[in-house]
Amino acid sequence: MARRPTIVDVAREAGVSKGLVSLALNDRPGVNAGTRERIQQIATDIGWRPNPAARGLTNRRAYALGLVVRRDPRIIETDPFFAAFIAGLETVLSDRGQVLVLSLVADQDAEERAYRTLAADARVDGFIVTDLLADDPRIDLITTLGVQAVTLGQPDVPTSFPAVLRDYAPGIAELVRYLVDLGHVRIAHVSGTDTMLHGHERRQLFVHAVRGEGAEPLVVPTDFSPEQGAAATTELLDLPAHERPTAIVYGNDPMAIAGMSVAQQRGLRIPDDLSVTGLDGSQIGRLVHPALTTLDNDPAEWGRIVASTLLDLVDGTAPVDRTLTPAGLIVRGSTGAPPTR
Amino acid sequence: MARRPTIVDVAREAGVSKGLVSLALNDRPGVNAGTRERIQQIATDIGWRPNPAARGLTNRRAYALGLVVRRDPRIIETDPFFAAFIAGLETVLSDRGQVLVLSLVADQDAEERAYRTLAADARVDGFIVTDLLADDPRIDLITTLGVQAVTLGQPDVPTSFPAVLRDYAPGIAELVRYLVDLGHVRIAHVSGTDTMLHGHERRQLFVHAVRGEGAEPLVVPTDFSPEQGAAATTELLDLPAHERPTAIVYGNDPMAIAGMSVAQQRGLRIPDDLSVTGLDGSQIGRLVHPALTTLDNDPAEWGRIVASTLLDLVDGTAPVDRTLTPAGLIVRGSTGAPPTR
DNA sequence: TTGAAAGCGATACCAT
DNA sequence: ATGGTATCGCTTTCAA
Repeated sequence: MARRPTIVDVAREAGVSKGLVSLALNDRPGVNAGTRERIQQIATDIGWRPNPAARGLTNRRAYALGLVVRRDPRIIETDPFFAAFIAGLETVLSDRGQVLVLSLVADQDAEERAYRTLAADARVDGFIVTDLLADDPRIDLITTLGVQAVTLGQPDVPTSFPAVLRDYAPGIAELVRYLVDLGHVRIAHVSGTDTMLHGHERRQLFVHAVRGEGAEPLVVPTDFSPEQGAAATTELLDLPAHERPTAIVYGNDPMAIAGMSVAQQRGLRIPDDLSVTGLDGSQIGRLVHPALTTLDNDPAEWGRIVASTLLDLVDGTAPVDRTLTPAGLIVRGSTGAPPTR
Repeated sequence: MARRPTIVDVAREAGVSKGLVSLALNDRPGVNAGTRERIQQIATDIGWRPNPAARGLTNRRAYALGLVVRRDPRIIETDPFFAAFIAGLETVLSDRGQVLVLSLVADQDAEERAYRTLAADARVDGFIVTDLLADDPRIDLITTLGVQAVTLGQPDVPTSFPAVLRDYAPGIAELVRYLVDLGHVRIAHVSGTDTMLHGHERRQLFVHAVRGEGAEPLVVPTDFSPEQGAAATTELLDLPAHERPTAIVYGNDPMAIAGMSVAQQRGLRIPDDLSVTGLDGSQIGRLVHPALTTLDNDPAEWGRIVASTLLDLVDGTAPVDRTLTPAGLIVRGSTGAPPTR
């Protein structure tokens, strides 16, 4: 295995000092245009690539971004968001010579340790912060650690980090209007808890939209796990007939699928006896029967925007929030007119 | 933000040279026991941690493992294996001061590039190779790149890398026997293609087990995607009644769920009209209705064993294959006696 | 057993 | 515009 060419190999070939090679290769001023071109040519010819470890040692840069995800190990697989999100990150990262360091942890202790060691060991230049909580301690923590970050959604604490945002208001309004137009009056929402920011926001949007249509909102909070989604469904279906919702809007698709399953086990036909929707378009939603009405979502787009935002920030650009195309309604088989009684 | 203590800080405190500190901190011979202890004590006191970049520069070690996953971006999210698998990797990695570099790529070109650059840039010390193919080019590629690897399953090409293995024979035999005992005679398998090693193996085990029970195997190959799982189901259900299977064993759980959905859309009740099983126990399998009979699986266990195997190898231990507890049957609601006609 | 110094591959500063 | 050299944090000789 031939030794990889280093900057001194390039310098020797070009007959210049390695300092100059560094300047030329990094497109820094102070190099004669001809010399620069010659050096760059030689570098590509002999297949030189910068060594991130060496570079990082002087630069204090890791050329890597960190993603720490905390999930209950039992339910970790049911989140349909991350795979495509990471694939989206990847496209941008690889283009820019960076890598993704992923840490999947089970509890808050391990989570904090992960953030601390990744930063302290200079393994990442910035963090991608997903699943924001109310009063999220990670914003402060990361600030203390002296690395950059980008958040998915807007934190409710002061932050100097940019956020990538998406407006769910029109999508949720459209979804609710669609249900009301079908004839639904009692519409329930199986939401996340108020400690989870995006769950909180969606819940508020839901209540507002339902009220706006003159219908009756009903909310059952959960932790977003399919198990609690199932339990919430049981609770709703156990209500006396005149309070029982005819449509249930679930905070995410896995909960919707679990909820459908509960309803079907009780002998309810979907959508004839009960309409069901998700709020976060996923592929599995297309596989179940009936296929799930939901809002669209493009995790890969999230990934691309998040990665470029954070990399720009790490490269010294001033932080700027970015906004994705708003969510839109996808009608599939799980929704229909309420039963006429 | 206080500067992190370096090895010279430890040396100064201890009143020794930094070379000696390095020896002491790495548990190398040639240091007086008392001195060593004193140095180590001081190191922990002032919170010293080795800087992986600096260390790697001399060592040619990245203190990181690489996982490159190639998936069609559209179906990437449906694989229930990876999240828990990665969580399993993580527990071992963090214990040993290592990190996981994850690359999710869409096509074979990007895949090869990922392997090459991660190795060439010294970003990882070894690769975790999943989803083995027949004649898998990655074994040779990684060997050429001069880094280590561990495979999930046994490659069909010569390899010097250790493998982590799991015996599916007893589980598949148990599953088939269970179906036969219920009264099924025509049992179909929606399998992976022969280019995918674990699909190939399971298919062979299935055919062998069904024949062994005196029943009739029927196999439809797919690419393991839910889409093709659905198509295969249609194909099977379109067969004339006397050829049509009464039970379908799917190569993985997402295909089984898609298949159930197809059957249910055709008005078939599961398990009364058709029994359905997966082969790779997942959590989503518990959420659908009816819940999916399948073989158990512990992706986190895979992760832990794989990580420790590869780290040992990187640390210089001779490669040894490891074997997991064999698969066992999990009976849930999607299987029952065949319809009496 | 310990210290001193060289080197890993790059960047950055100070001369010229 | 270019060369020389110190430096990043750590490991690894080689002497003493």
